[in-house]
Amino acid sequence: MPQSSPMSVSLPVVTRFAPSPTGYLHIGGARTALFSYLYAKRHVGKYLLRIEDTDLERSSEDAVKAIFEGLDWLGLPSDVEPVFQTQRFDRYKAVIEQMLEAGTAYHCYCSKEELDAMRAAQMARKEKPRYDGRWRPEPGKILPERPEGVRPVVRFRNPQEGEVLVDDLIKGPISFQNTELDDLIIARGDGTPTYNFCVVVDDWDMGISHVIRGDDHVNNTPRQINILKALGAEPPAYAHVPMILGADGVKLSKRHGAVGVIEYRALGFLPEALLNYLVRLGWSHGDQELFSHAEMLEMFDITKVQKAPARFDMEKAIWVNHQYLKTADPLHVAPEFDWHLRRVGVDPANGPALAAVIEQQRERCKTLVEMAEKSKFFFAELDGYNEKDAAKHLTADGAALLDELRAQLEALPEWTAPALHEAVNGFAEGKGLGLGKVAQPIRVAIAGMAISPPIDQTLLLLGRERTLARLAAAVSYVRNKS
RNA sequence: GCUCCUAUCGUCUAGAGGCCUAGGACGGAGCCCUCUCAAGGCUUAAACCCGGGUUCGAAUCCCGGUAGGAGCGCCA
Repeated sequence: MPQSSPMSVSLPVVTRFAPSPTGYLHIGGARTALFSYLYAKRHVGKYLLRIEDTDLERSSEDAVKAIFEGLDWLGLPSDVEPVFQTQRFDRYKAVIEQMLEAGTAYHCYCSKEELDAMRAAQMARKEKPRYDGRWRPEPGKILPERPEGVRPVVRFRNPQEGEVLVDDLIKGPISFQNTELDDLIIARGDGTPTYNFCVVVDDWDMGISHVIRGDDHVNNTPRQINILKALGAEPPAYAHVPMILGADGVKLSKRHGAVGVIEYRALGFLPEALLNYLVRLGWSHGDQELFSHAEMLEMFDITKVQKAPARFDMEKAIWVNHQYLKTADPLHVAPEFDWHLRRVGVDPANGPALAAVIEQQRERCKTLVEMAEKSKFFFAELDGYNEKDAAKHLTADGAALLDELRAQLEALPEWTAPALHEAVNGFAEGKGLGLGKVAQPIRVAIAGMAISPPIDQTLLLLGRERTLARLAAAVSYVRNKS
């Protein structure tokens, strides 16, 4: 039995998503967060959030906000208050003191220049650049003389023998020789702790059972395990998820277009759809493409995540979005649609009920941007006709038809779907014309373009007043033209 | 350079030695349906990186190439 049954996991499962606030929430980060969330929920555990803001230079309040905004939009909130590393400096300091006392860490007085020179020399010799341990205390070893006025860094005393075995949930067993690892800095000259150290202390303190993170961290893992062991802590399980590449197979970056999660909102995605695309990127459950939230929770299995990086395919993401648009409750979609209508400068209150519009448009719109664009005419006056469509359908003949039809519609006792259907179809039949010959001029007249939901539905949604006015306007448009 | 990781249609993937004549999905092509745009239905092209083993049998296991990626900071 794999780890599929929640019951088979004995320890309480606690996962975390730990972004550093140096920018927006990246699409790759979002997927990592999703995997962490699903894994925790799946095993009746907790999913926590930690903000890794120890780099005061690069971290910003805005970035923290942007990350929360992205997570919020996706619906992946933390189970408890997020932890900020900057608020834990006292704790880190205490642990460092403790390690110094225990001899698992030591002071190093090398200057940055000295270190740079060391690295350069090693590179020149085609060696892996690493600290040579010149300040590492050993029994009987005589340390260099302490230079004046240098504030020492603290280094972790990494074991020099043996190997570290990481049994990665995704990648499988990976082993590292301790001889490959050097004594990394855990506290800077100014006393502030560094990343690898903070992660270790936090994961330990937060009781993290499963570290799910980007696979750019695999090489950090043995170091972190060694520190954990030096602290007497039990290392968690690890799952390193491969990154997401752009369509060209190169690491996703700004030049690929949207990389920030929140940009997908602007692109017209539903958060559930983006989540669905993301969960299927690098993971699968047989041939299934669409997963409800409940299904994700039930079926997601971290051990079945692909080992190789995956490319982000916008076409497929849009297809998934369309599937959601087509099947979601229109009332649920309405608020997002409202947001998009406002974005294109339209007042959503000045027209038919949003849910009704959604219901009619969703089959032909893959994104909410498209839907807003194609639905503008329901909420705002036309700002002209599509040139090609007008040339084709708003002809003298067309105008004559529209004029006549307008009179008939005006006389309709009730503005309902069956009545409208009957009116338009009957009109076309009476003229001995195919429905298209009549419907297309109407479309251009009332929607400004030759694209709209079924003509009776369009008329219904647009309403009597607007329909009659636009029909009349189209007729005079044609007559004035000639 | 060193360490670590990876490799199935264009893309996301199924595949745990015989069920593979390699399946599904997106995208592509074609046909049908049709008041527009779509949606839908049907059909179709398209892949196991290369080379050695192991085995009666390998996309699946092993080794070696090759190609890609990640890491090697007083960044995270």
